[in-house]
Amino acid sequence: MNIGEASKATGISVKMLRYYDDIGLVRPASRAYSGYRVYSEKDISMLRFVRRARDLGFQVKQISSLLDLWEDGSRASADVKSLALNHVRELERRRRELDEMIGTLQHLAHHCHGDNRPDCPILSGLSAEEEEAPPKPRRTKTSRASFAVAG
Amino acid sequence: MNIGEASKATGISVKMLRYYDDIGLVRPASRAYSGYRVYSEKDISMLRFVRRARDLGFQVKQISSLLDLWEDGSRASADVKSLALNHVRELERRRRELDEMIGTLQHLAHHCHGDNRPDCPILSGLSAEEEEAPPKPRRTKTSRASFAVAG
DNA sequence: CTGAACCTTCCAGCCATTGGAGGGTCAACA
DNA sequence: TGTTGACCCTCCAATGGCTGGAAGGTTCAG
Repeated sequence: MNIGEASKATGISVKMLRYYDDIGLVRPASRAYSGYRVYSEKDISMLRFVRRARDLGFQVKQISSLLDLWEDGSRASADVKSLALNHVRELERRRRELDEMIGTLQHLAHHCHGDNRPDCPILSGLSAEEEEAPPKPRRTKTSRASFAVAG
Repeated sequence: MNIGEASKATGISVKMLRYYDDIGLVRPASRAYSGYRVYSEKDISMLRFVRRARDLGFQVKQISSLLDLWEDGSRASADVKSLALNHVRELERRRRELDEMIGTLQHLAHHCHGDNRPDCPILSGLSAEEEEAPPKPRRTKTSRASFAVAG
């Protein structure tokens, strides 16, 4: 199976398949004489596994662990379950943050007239100062746990 | 105001402030003779604005637009409102995806015994094939709209 | 004067991808 | 047999939003 067919079979782009090969996540079973990657049926299964896990928001490192568990005949299902449940908790945390964002933005937008008068409170809302940080000793390292959401 | 003080005043790390300067998002009002960045009160306001907008999941490009609107006295509040509402829709889309992920993972984990028997359905669930793509003409470009969630 | 806490620039890396250049391979068709 | 043209290869660079570190200049208290 060439990389293009593997791509169609798994829904993973050709570029991504090569990338997964590079980083060692899923390596094709062999190479043809021409240098073409040759994917086996097992590779395809693994790649489908990878795709679904990515769709579920798993990071490549986590998927790597899952693949190890999958390949390891003596794996304990408890390991897999706890990995999955940890992941559910993380997703739920993200969901809560998302909810807060949506709530704040909707609140702000709701109080914005939306006509052409320049009195939309979104901007003033965004520039408002939040609760002040507690008094710190001087010369403290500034560390803000910023979080980012992929676009 | 030096960069360190600006950092404390805004909750944005020193590194980030320099980065924002580099990319032109918020430039310090001036430089001291020594080359130190000097932030004005207005800069601080803008940076707080930026921070809140980032917390709300806005991307830097979008914040740049918002800052332009903020600085432009003749801004139309309708612009801001539509920007915000577009953003709400995007956040809601992400939340739906997140919900699906959580549901799938919970479903799978729920059917996993969690004892040490290696029959956890999470792995088989993850490797299962989804609905097949409709038959395509040969030699079609493979394009999968993959989405990723930041970790 | 010393030292350490601050500041500077530059360079490199993270993650998961995408894009493109510049070239080799393969199969069908004239 | 030669020519398409779709496929494949590697390598290099960029994305966004940072973070870390090296190598060095500045400021200020003791």
